[in-house]
Amino acid sequence: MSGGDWAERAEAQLTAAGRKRGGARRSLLELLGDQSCALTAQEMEDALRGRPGRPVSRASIYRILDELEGLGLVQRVETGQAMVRYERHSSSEEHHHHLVCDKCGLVMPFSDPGLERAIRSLSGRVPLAVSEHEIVLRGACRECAEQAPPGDPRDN
Amino acid sequence: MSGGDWAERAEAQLTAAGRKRGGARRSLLELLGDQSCALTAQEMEDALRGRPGRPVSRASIYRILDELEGLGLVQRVETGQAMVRYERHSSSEEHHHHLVCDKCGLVMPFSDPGLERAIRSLSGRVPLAVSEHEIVLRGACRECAEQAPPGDPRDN
DNA sequence: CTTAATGCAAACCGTTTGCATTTCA
DNA sequence: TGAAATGCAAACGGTTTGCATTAAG
Repeated sequence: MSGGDWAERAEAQLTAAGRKRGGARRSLLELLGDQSCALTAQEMEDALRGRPGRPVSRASIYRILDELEGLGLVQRVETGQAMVRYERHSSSEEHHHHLVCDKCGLVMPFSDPGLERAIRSLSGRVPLAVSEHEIVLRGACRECAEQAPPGDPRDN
Repeated sequence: MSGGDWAERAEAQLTAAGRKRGGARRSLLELLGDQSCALTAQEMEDALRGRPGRPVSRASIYRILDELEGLGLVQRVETGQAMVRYERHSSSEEHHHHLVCDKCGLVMPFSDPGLERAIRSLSGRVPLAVSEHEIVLRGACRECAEQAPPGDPRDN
């Protein structure tokens, strides 16, 4: 599913839910559709200010995200940083998780079939009807790892 | 490693780091040592108010947690709820992850060797020097699943 | 005595909300 | 024309910080 497809589907689902088409929302959908990984509300606001579409106020960004989350069109990503991130909800083929660099804050997507398999098998054995899962690996990204090589004190 | 052992080790490590022994901190260490899963600062404050030790102010709780996190003695747990949780950093045998009920907010620990294996193997294949990982499964706990059986609209 | 630890209250800051205005169907 | 969408600014609430006080070594 491409980002454009996602944005279209989102529009359709919103219309089906009886919502009107607002310009702010269209801009945000377009932005979200283009991303390969999660953004913060702040990053969205900044990105929309320097874009063909139109700037969107912070309040609207949060409101729209909340709405989209309720419809299952976006998902929250908790990276352990100050701000919550959001990304479009992926089809299972595109489903990914996140790598977070503790030093510079870089967030990267990754995916692994073995991990998904482990999660699926696990889901049947826990006292919870699992509807989603989130995995975050933390550490040092390539660039930061070079600057502070392993074996460093306080490496932990 | 029992909770008591952990609290002792934590005291020792703090002393080694040149810190003095404060009553608030001792109370909090004792509380954290007793827990089997992550607590919020709020929960800690409440628990300490009704305990043999002594009440501890919110500010001190946050300061102490921050200190302990820096020393690798506790770890943050992001459950996607409003507040961050903290729990003592587990030895690898006790290492666990979390199940979170979206309906009632219940947080439960779980662990799975297969999952850990998948993460370990994965760690060598991503562009990040992985130092830790966090896994959260979300869904409906037994009790909540009964009240709103599967197949419910908006189940997603 | 010197420095860390603690409590209180104020400050912070990401997020949410109230309200007046604009836009869509 | 009526409901939804939007922006602005104020309110919220978990967390952090400044500062005066207390306590450990």
